[in-house]
Amino acid sequence: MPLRLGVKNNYLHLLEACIQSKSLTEAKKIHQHFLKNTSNADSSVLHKLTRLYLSCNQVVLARRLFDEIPNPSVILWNQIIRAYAWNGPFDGAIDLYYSMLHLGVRPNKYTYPFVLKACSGLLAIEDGVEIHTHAKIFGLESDVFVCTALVDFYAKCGILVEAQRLFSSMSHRDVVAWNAMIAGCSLYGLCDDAVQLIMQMQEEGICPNSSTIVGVLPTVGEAKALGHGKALHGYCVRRSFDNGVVVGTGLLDMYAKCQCLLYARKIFDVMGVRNEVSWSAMIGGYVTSDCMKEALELFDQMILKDAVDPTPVTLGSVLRACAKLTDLSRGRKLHCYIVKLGSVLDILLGNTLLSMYAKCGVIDDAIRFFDEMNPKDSVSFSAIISGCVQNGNAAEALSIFQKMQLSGIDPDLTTMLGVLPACSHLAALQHGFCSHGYLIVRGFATDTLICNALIDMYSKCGKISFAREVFNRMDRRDIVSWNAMIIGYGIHGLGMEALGLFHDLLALGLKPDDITFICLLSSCSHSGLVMEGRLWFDAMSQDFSIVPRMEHCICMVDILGRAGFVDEAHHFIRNMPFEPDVRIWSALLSACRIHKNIELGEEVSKKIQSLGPESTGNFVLLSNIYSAAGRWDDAAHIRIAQKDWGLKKIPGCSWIEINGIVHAFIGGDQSHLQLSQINRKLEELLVEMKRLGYRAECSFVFQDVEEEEKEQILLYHSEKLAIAFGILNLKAGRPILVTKNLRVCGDCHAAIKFMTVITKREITVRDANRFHHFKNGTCNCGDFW
DNA sequence: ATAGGGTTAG
Repeated sequence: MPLRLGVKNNYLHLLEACIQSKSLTEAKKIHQHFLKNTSNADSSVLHKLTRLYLSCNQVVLARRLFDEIPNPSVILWNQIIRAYAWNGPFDGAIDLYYSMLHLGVRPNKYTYPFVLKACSGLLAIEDGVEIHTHAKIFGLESDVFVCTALVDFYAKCGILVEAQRLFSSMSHRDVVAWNAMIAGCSLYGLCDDAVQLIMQMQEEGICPNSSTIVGVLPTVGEAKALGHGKALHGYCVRRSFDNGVVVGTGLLDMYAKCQCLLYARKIFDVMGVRNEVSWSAMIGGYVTSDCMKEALELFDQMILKDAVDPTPVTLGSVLRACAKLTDLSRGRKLHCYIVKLGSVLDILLGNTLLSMYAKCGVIDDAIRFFDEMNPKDSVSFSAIISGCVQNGNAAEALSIFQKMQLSGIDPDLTTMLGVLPACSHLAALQHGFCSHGYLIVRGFATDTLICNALIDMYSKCGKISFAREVFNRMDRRDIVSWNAMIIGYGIHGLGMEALGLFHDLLALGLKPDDITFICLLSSCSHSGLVMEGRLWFDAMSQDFSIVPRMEHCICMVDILGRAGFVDEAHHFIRNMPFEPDVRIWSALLSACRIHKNIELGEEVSKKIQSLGPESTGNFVLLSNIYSAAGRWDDAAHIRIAQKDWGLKKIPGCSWIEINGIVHAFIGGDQSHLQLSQINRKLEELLVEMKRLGYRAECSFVFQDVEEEEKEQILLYHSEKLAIAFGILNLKAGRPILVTKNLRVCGDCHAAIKFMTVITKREITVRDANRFHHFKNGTCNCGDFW
């Protein structure tokens, strides 16, 4: 080094040169020399050295030096605050600002933009508002820089009224001020206001720049305001903004969000420069629009061409594609790839992975991954809770929900959209009530999606009138609300109410969708409304241009079959424009059982076996048909055939919620704490029932045992256990609600009627299909189920 | 400029 080190001015010159060239190694060298050769730290050298570290983005080193400087200048304070405001941590900037005040250093107009940027980064509204009052006191509020920073702060924090007030108060508004206001509107979804502001600024002679456009494009996309989007695109072309990668990506994303994937792709293809954001936006656009093939192809291209490295955003989009395709093996490969890349497994990507596992049906892997996630947030909990419900484990979902409450993470709206279906599944009314209360407290109870889930919850928990109350009080219903309410009436056997609601829907000029008709037809079938079913099935395609799907046909076969038009149902199946599947044959088989049509039952059963009988339900149906006809050998053969198929019988399980605790019973289960009381109660009931004329339906028992033993087996069916438990634990006269995973057994159906007479209680059983409301010795299903 | 969890259907 040619300079005579140790001389202060030489250091200063050298440092200034380094600041220009941003050379960190030089900086460190000089710093070392300086430490060695000077005993007393000179403030101006320390100032320059700090600035040098800042210019090299060495915030930690700069801070260490800064803290040694006895009286740093305002400029240096501003620079170090600026460094924290740009690179974080944001609270570092705010802390520095406060210590500056504390030391009696007066902030200037350059201080405020930096510290306010930190406040908006943290959404630290209270700090920002206080800092605003300081700026006022120092007479800086009317400064263009400061005021623009304040507008930006309030806009980013969503306090648009205050942003607007300050913005209006400004005498000179440059393009930056306008952009702050516009970006604020954009951030909070006020697309029209943002576009309006762009017009207004031009009227005032301020020309929108590329930041203006970039700031407004996200909200245009979100609002799917394609017209605005095209106008903005035109403006970009005229001003040649569209060559830039940021504007190009913004436009691409806007078109993708407006479902104009061809336009988006066109822009992507002609972009001169593409970065990882452009690729991610394009891939994400495909995934959101259900174009998985294109998304995966583009991702492969990105990897093969080695164009840019995949980011967590890219990987997240591809994982979502795997989830939608339930392509588990690709999902697992990606997981490995992410680990191998050493890519940041941030919480967003972790949640996407978790959800991918849940949606691909490997809930155990999802739970394992969830357990190991650290930290977890409300999204992680929501994902695993709804994952459990989707995979048929509502009890686990509620137990994780309890853990969530203990963990101190507040459930949000989406969490509750997973919790409510869990309550529905379990018919856990107490949990449902609590959830509803929580939703009211949090102000979520008016949300349409939440109300839809509440309607479903109340109707599946047996409280159809509460469901209707929620429906009535909604201020914005969508088609899902109507569908949920219609099927709610349906499963309660209230077919006329379902039809009435459907007519209300039409009278309001709303358009039913394909699911509305499934709900409606299913309601008709539960209530034996054959004529109405036929009418609306035909009207569906003729008047509403909805092509019947298999699901609609299943409902139709159900309607015809239950009502005794078994041959017509068979004819209906043969005339369908597509190949019948197992589910529709099962519906017919069920009709054969009700109407004891053995011949057709056998034929249908053969069809089912040739297709591969997905579930044991069909074997049970056929063997029921045989046993009802006294053909025990044939019934036995069916059970053997079932074993040959390797199908195990799903155990019947019933449960009842008492004081918020769900008690589950499996047929013949002898493990419950109150077992002896339950048994005594059942024996007691049996005596009374027999006195009233009950005879055990022994044809439902397939074991080769004595009649008396059959009676005992039937007595310990899960639904009877749960009811006895309810009688023991609920006050006299209180109604009982029991839920069963399969269809209620015929013997139990008969027995429960007697029980309502003996106990003078209403007993409701929700089975896999519908509600059975037992009262005074009858069931509202009319014995057809 | 890109990103995670979600309601209805036998």
